[in-house]
Amino acid sequence: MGDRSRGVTISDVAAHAGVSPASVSRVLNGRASVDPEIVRKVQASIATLGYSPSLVARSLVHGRNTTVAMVVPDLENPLFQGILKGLSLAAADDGYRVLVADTAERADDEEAIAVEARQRCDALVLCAPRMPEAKLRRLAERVAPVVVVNRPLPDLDVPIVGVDYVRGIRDLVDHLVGLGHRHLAYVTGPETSASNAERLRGVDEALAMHPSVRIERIPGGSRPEDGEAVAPAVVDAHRAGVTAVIAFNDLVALGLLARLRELGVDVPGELSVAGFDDVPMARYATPRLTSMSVPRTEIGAQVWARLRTLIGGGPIEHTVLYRPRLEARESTTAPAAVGASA
Amino acid sequence: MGDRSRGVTISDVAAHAGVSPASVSRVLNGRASVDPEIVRKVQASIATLGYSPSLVARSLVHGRNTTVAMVVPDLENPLFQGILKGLSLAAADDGYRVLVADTAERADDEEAIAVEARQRCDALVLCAPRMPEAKLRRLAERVAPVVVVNRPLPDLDVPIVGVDYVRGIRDLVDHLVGLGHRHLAYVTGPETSASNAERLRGVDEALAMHPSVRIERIPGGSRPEDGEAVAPAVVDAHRAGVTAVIAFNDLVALGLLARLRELGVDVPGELSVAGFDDVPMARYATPRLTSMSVPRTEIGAQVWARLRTLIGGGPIEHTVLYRPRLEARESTTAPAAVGASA
DNA sequence: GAGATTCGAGAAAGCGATTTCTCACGACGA
DNA sequence: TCGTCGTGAGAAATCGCTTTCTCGAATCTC
Repeated sequence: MGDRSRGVTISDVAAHAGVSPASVSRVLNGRASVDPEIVRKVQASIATLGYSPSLVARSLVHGRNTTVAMVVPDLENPLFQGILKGLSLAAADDGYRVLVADTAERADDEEAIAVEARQRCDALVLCAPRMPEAKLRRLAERVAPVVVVNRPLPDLDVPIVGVDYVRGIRDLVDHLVGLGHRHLAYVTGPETSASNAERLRGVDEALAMHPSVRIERIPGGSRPEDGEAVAPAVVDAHRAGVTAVIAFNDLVALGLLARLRELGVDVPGELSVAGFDDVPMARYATPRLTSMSVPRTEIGAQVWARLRTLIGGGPIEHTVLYRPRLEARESTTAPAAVGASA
Repeated sequence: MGDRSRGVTISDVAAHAGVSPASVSRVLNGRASVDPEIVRKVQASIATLGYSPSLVARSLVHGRNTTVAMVVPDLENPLFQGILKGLSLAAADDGYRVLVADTAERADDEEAIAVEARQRCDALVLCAPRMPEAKLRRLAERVAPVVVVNRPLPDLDVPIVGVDYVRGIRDLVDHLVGLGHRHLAYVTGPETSASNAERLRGVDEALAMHPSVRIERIPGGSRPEDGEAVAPAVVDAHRAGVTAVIAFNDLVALGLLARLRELGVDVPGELSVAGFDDVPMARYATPRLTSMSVPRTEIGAQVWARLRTLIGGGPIEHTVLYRPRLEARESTTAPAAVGASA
């Protein structure tokens, strides 16, 4: 590591410059005042020998790495990509790098991977939407300092950054109800997904606020394929009076959109469709997809802010939830015949 | 790092077990045979004290990290995401982790970031599509062991894994010509992009093979916004006789598709559109986008294979180029009026 | 049964930096 | 002029582990 300079050590530099290793270190770190002449000689030697200090040796002394790890279930998910991007850029500003650990959706390995990743770093970011809460709690305590993403963990001493899915779904339902829809459907995400549970709570709250509204639940998933697969069920629901569909996320919505078109369903003419997350592609869909925008990179940056505080020995900062913002686009509109059922 | 066990060191374990640190190390690494009784005691002490060895200290001794870094211009690009995923999964199988360094498209910082990232790791993966070749060559030598992605660097002792864009474009043109198109357009990528240069070579070669075919060049970009922006120019080209458009990549194609629809252009009825890369969303576009499929995660795995060889002191393996595979979908079809111009 | 081997465990030497400790030296005050 | 203080540079300890070295004891051979 850092061995591109093929084993040139600080002692080599010291010898070459005719000073002690300690002086070289001083020159390197500017900790104490050192004779200008020595500075000059050391710098010359460093340049001549092509020396670059071993970060590992430094880490051993300092007890830290300036590296943090992020554990994600799937690197191909746009949400995590955005968070990773935001985190990695923000961390870089403080001289930290981010190590990624993709658990490939294998929930069983998540814990081991997290622990292992933590060993290599100063802190951890945990994205584990499927991990059972009890297990997550134990894990979070074990790998501290850690920031948890998108998992409410009441009364646990862990900073949490997340999305207010409950509120997001409510706002989305409000949008659709405002357009005149009274009979909706929600295509659910993975059963074990915590954020799906949140969304379902949002659905319940929305129902409580709109007594005249009905919301069917259609079992779905989290990927475009799931959206395609659920299309027939959505068509059935549409025949039964549903005029608007909310998909678990944009990926599902986009898959659904593609299949609905092939099934001859006009969106939004016959049926409104909305997604969640506002992935980059949402606005280029046909029709452009209405979605709830989530500040992915901002979340990553916020995660870093908390991580940095923690690493510096600071207090555990308060949970922060981002309220998704409605991006009303073409895929949702007023229903053809208002107030079909209720 | 690994300090979740709050400073429990190997000496603590040794003291607690009443043996020497060396023995603890032996038990931990199973290097030599050691008295079963000692093994038992050590393991008990480890469990009791909650000891976990410092990976940093180990790294210092061994001179390696079991970590590699991947430098990318933009983590939000689906191509790099796929490669990162493939790399990270393949590396994990060998106990390696991947550190990401997003250069945020700042070409000027790329070199410094690469060098810095390299210091932390045993090896580097370089994705630098915009870096001038001379600079890249110097950098590649400096940060070895390294694998370069998607950049042909003839006569340089560096393993390269990439995509045969030249061939890909030729195949794509063949597809369109096979459908009956004679007047095409290529929406170019960023001027400094190496893979754009490759694609342009593909265009030239295709022209050489199809004397009756014309291919316009329309300045574009690499993102969906660029695709949208270029739509009017594409429409103009269409009016001038172009019946099929190849976009630099799928992102551009998807942006273009969205805008064309709004401009009232029927794809593929009036105009065929094809992309490149076959990003996950391509098949869910409207119409489903014809594209050249690139094995993203496979590339990542292949990169790891080469990196591993290099780290192990093995030889520099041969360059490998993946030939993109045509994914013919709905967005390309025979032109309305065959053989308009030539 | 005595000397040659093996074997295994502890002592100690690194790995490559940082940082404390020590000490010589010039400057300063009395 | 003498003692003290501040400075700055080298010596040495340290970070936590691996690995070589060393040596006593057990095993083996003749």
